[in-house]
Amino acid sequence: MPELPEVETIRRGLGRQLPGRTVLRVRVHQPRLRWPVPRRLGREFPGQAIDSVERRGKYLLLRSHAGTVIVHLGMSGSLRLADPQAPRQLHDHVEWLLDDGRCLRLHDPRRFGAVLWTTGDPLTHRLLVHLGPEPLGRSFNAAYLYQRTRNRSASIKSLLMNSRLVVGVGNIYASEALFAAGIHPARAGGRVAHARCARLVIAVKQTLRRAIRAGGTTLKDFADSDGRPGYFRQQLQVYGRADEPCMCCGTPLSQRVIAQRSTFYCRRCQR
DNA sequence: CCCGATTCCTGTAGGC
DNA sequence: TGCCTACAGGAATCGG
Repeated sequence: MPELPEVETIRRGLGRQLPGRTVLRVRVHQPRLRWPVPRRLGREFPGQAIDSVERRGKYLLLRSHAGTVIVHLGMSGSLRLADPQAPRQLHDHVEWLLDDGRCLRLHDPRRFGAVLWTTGDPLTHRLLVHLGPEPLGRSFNAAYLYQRTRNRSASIKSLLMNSRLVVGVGNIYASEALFAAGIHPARAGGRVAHARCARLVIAVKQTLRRAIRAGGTTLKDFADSDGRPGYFRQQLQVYGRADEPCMCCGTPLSQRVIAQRSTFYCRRCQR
């Protein structure tokens, strides 16, 4: 489900609500997520005040003095602040009871998400240590993208979605950014010239910034930490629009599987 | 190292 | 209505 704009939307919501709150108790109803929820979380996190809510790629970090909770939402995960009295829904797997009488709940039907606990520097955790630059940061620039794509035969789309190259760009925003840059998603990374890398970097940043401003994309069930949907769906140019006219030239948009995922593009505007 | 395919899991939409 | 298949916002892992 969530790509960087959706995770960032949740981070902003939680960042307004959680810092300063103390976790009274962690309840794990289903520990079998992408990886088992560590038992230490329930022993070591309660009693801690949450210092900050940060994001690295699509990972959320709830930092406390004793350690950091690392949350990944996978394909179908969401985090909601709720009244603990409200009945738990099917697939509400983990809940954190807070000292203000509310609770944070992780809902994740497909269980591709993860909840981990680390007492060290979370950025050196094995899942985070090899992550590429943040797409909205300065180090994600034309020179970097050009250098990293040289001699690569994989499609530019798969490289954009490779978190070792750049984090946070998933299946929706890869299609959107490639359309905005006029680059065919199946083009080999090594065949994207420098000027096009520059355009692509700008397109990625602009697409993600606009999506964040709209509160993310709700295709089916994405909601922020207060349960509100995102509105970027109305601004999608190609994703989910197979056979509909290109916003730019009117040609019916194409859909095909690239990098094992449904990909949407305009065969006339993207080369 | 790089690449593409497979895998984890549940819900839902569409065809018959 | 029911049954079956395909597909869905991610990404680690494996075999070549």
